[in-house]
Amino acid sequence: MGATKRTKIIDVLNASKVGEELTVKGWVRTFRNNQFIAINDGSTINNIQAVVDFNTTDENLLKRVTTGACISVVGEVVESMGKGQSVEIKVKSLEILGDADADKYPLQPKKHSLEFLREIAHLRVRTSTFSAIYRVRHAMIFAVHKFFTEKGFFNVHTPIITGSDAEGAGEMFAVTNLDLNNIPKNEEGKVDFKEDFFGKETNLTVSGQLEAETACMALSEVYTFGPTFRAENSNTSRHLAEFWMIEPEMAFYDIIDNMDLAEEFLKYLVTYALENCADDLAFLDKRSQDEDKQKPQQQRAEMSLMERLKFVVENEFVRLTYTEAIDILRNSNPNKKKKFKYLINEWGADLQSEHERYLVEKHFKKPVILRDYPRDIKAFYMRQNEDGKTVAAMDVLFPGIGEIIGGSQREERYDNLKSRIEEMGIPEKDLWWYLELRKFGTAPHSGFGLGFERLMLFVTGMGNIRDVIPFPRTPEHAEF
RNA sequence: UCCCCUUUAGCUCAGUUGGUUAGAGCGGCUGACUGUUAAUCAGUAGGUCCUUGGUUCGAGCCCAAGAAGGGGAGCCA
Repeated sequence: MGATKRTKIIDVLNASKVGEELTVKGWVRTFRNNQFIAINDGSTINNIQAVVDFNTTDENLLKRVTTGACISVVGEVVESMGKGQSVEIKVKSLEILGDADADKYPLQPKKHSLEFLREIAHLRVRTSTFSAIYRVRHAMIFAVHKFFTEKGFFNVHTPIITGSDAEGAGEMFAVTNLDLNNIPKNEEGKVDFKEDFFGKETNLTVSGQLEAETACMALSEVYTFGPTFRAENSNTSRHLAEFWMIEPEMAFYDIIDNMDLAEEFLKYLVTYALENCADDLAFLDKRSQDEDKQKPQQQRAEMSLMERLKFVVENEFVRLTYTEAIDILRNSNPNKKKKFKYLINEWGADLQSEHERYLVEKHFKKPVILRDYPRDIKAFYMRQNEDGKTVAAMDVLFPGIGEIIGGSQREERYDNLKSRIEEMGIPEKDLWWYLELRKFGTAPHSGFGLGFERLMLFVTGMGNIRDVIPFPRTPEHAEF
């Protein structure tokens, strides 16, 4: 058909000149009045309006211009006579690249429920909401690498299949190529993993941290950004069985340096989104506000999405210790009036999400970083503090999301680490290499984990983690 | 895994105290109109009322079990 190369819609809208002839390809969002085709190619949330002359165009061709169809148009850029757009394309020729049977295509030019769209995850990216989320997701992936690169960190690919059963971050998915209908057994009657592909029991990783620490002991500042798997039977809007996690690990950082980096990192990412995803965020902001209007007054957000994003960038995160938090919670109204499901009575209790939400959403009304948690409720690798009761752990708590980052200063002292491993009954044989890091040239170091989809929840204002990853994996759900 | 809620047309939802032929908007189809903005107007088709069993003269509605979806909790990122 036309002589010109395809022009992306974002470039037509931002950089084309009136009078220019060009080719646009994309998917029909809606076809109005038998002459106005709204085309979207995903390069921007905005559509280009292509205007056909129905008097001179084949009627049978026009009938195939249906919502969802893929088309190619050649035409001239002209100033629009209508109000909704400044330029449009006056069509000279129109070609259907792919029909979409209007009787069967499930998407209509109207609002669909997120639940319905989850059932058609292969098509939902064709909606404004999901294409915006995909674009913001890309921007955040890029910003993560940009941030760490600018700070001199090195990206490390840690293994996805792990032979260590000691990561201690939850239930794991087994990896095997044994014949599950005929499992080899050893003398004790248990599965004989010597027969398995790796000659030992293996799982999908639940964290790249331990391996990242090895790189940290040579490259000083590293980070991982990879898929992570948890076989927990979690059915919440904040959990996935397969998600992406960012785990920086820094030599010579103490817990305070660690918190400084976490705060700087989050602010960098949100700033990047504000500066680079303005159109998509404006749409998502409006979407959230429309959704909020359906809710009763009490459940509505106090701030809009844009206000929340700016708020995080502009305000210092509140920092306090676990012990200080317990004092605040113990004397809080909901605790005194027994409104908490789990009342805070004494030091040592694990904080429930209702407590974290109280601190973040009611008491401080700001992101909060808690540190120095009781050692008994935290992982074996966290550095033991001088008081003998706490470890140098830190959690960054965000409004609406809860824990977005969890991290710690790592225990770098061989004897302390070894005794902690023994106390907690963790199989030491799997951790020999981890312990050797402390034997040979150990160094103080710290790190944290950021759940990428939790960040996405915050940046997009979406309420369910299944809507910020293209193909969510949750219990009973691995379609697509 | 636990608690609560929901399930009626392709989508979003009404459906009275158990009563005869189950409705609306959007979408689809047919036509009209032709500078529209989720176009508009007219007409029209479209139903396993989630499933199974029960109560009843009679069940979309009541009861029981199950399934699916959502919200909250736990676990965590």
